[in-house]
Amino acid sequence: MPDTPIPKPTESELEILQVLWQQGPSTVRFVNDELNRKREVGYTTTLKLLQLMLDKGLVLRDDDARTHIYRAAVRQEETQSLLLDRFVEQAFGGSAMKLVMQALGNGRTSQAELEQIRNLLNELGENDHPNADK
Amino acid sequence: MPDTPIPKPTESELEILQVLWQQGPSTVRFVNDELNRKREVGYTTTLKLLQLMLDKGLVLRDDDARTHIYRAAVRQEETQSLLLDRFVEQAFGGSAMKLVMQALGNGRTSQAELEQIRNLLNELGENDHPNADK
DNA sequence: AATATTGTACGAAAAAAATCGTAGATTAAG
DNA sequence: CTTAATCTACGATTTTTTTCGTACAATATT
Repeated sequence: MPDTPIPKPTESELEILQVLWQQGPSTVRFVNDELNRKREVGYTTTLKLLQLMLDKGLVLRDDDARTHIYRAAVRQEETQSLLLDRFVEQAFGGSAMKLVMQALGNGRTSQAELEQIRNLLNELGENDHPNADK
Repeated sequence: MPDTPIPKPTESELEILQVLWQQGPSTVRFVNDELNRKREVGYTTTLKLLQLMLDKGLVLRDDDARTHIYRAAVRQEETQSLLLDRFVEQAFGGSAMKLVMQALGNGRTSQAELEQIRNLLNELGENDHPNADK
């Protein structure tokens, strides 16, 4: 297996990945505009970031046309999983449960969402597998 | 200064807070030893960090004795909550649910823990019935 | 008492991340 | 055609974070 040495994206890089994941393949201009909806970022800054991300293998690009098109090279779930692990470790001393409790506890999760989680819990519970899967 | 503009702790600072939260008020030496259980860190590095954290208001210290004693100045839950919000925003585009689903989904949470979460969900459900028949 | 150990203060270097400016090429507008 | 607008490349600067070296004071050891 070629393994997955996904380099950990920085915060800024993550912002960009977020755009690419949600909006699909985009031009630098578009990504930059999206970023600027939240905070001011210079065009060349975004460009540079994307270029660095290309080097790191975080994104791919189509440079057939003069205006290049970038797209995420890492899958969202994978990356989130990676970041989540680190975050749980760092901020919650490794306890995913404490994190979840806190995430659910701050009253920002809708009824429908809570329902979904309930369903997931049921699935997990029914399997009743003492041994860890996969 | 009246308010609590808790400055966001960096990763290293978080590591230290983790120690202080878990072990209680400690000397630089102790904190450093704890950190070194995971990775190599120089003594003065830890010292410096703690001093910076003191400036930022992240920790307090008792310097009556020659060997100072540091303790966390920010509460664990508060800080975790702060970090969690940012993390959810950054890595999960604001959806706490997606984060939770992922955290629970990768088979690292025990039955007992799942049970606790179930209980929390029940509480949350009862407090707030937007669509329940009553 | 002399020496070694342990501690703080603090400047500053090193490393990591983010930001920007400018040059030069290509395309669009006038 | 000429000018303006758009785009990439990329060096370089700025900012943030981490790490360390050194000076010097207090305490412990022999």
